[in-house]
Amino acid sequence: MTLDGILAEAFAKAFPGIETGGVRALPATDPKFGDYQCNDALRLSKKAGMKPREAAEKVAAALDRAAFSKVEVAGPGFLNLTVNDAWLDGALARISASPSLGVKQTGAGRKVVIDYSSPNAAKQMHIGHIRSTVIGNAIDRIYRAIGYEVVADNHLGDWGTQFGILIKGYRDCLTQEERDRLTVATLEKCYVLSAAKAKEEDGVWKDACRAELVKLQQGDPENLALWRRFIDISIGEFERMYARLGIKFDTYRGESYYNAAMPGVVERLVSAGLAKESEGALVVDLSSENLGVAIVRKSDGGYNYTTSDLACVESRVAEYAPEKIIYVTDDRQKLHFAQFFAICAKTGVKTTLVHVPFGLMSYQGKAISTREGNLVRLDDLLSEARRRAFEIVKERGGDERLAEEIGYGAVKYADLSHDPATAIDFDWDKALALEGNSGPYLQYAYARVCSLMDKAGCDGSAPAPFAPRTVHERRLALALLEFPGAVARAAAAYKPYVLAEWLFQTSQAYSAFYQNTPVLKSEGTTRLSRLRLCGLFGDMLAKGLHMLGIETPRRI
RNA sequence: GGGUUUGUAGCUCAACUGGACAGAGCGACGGUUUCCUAAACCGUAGGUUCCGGGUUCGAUUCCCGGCAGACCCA
Repeated sequence: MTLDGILAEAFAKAFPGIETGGVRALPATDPKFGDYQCNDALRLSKKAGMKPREAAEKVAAALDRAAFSKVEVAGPGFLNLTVNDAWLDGALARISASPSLGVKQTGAGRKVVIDYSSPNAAKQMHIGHIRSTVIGNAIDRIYRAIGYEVVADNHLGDWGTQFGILIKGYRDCLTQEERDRLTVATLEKCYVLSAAKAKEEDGVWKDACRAELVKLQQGDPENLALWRRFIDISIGEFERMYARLGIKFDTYRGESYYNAAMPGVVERLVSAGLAKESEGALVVDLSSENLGVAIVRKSDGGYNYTTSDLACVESRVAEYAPEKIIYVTDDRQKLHFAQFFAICAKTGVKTTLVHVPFGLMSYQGKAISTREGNLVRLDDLLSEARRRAFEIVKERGGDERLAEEIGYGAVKYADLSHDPATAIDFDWDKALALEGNSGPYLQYAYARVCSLMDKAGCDGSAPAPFAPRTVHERRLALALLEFPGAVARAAAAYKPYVLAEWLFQTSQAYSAFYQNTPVLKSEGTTRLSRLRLCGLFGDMLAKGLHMLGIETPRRI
């Protein structure tokens, strides 16, 4: 039985008839307290009408001691638990025998759509795109790991006024050669030139841009073909980035995919009495929910994000019937999503909608933009990451491929290793850290395990019983048992950093163990059981890193 | 002006949603390679958890009022 189960029984016996609301054994905050602690007697003492300490004593008395070598009540009413060898050995054997290494397959037979990365077409990806891309992909991988069927959709910004500017610019700002060998970089330049001319006093250029846009919207074949070409070139370039990052989307459905459905969406909002005219626009009044009003059709008859997101959600529900749709975007869009979700609640959309916001990335203290001239291209960041990693890797005979695995791992880990709620200012040295709490630290720990296994001539699954007996072995063993919980918490909260933190702490426990405990030089069953512990750690580390999208080279 | 959000070591961040003496990494200082990969390990220094109240056995966490930054909406 699990420790939580044993505790639940003891609480039921000690406080019959009292709703406990789930009692848990948490890892002890300090090893001197034991292996686990339970704080729930404190929480429930009031309900039971007794002093906290007394309540804890009562639970301790009711506790089945078979799993423990020591149980004590401490402080105001903490229950400190030390598990015995038999329990620990058995728990390790069970988790190791599970194909998922104990990770609960709570998503089996269920489906989610995850919407992430979503760059604007005709622009190069820059460091500001890292967060949605990397965090979204980690959530994607974690959900797959807990058994969900995931549809990863890239909701490209592929429609809007910028295409009028682009088409005009393409025709009149580019050389024939540039038009023939069109790249995203060229498109970006073309946009900047054309947009600048659109600001001229006489307004001639601006009107021409608008005319091109109208033609595009009305389905003019030439403009439509140009637009299609811009999109294809953009996706080609994005996929080059995603390939570098090991990311694969199931679909690339941009805003344009939902164009045809938007009038219907608005009609239904009107006939349901949700949308009303206001100053020429159609709006949904959400002021009773303190969310202001959401425009669903502008006064010029155009649609906006809210409309296209509503069309998008309808389409996804109809096609996939997902349990949830998860949107990973920066937190400037919080209000937009709150409004959009509120409208979905009113129209009875049959899925759970989740917004996973993160703080915007700035660079040198300023918002990232072409105008500020502080735009660091993602391509350049990755190349710099590879270059820095190669400087170190080459001393040990590593190649470019290894430098990529390490450099890109460092970039990803830098963003995945902490709660993304706060805005961050991009810093080369922080993004590319190779030591301490970093991607390479974890990869290094993995390479050392692999090396150990190779030298031992076994893969760690040799049928030797687990028997962690030294302090360092025990600490590592206890940390390993927390793997499934870390994955579950990361998934439930949409926070990959919870998993990243487990990986780091567990790797620290491994490093300390490795430094102080001979493995290959130990003998007999001790050697075998230590190898098995190392093997389990290696398997979990690889699985966890995979969930974060970080490569696991066997040699560094 | 309204709203959201953040404030913890010099810097970057944790603290499992109210629990024990607030922990890691970087940086600083000192130590550990005849020994399984030193991208590692061990140790030292560093804190009024922005400020002031409140709630209770107990607050970095919850509530109220300020201050500061970031963003969103008029």
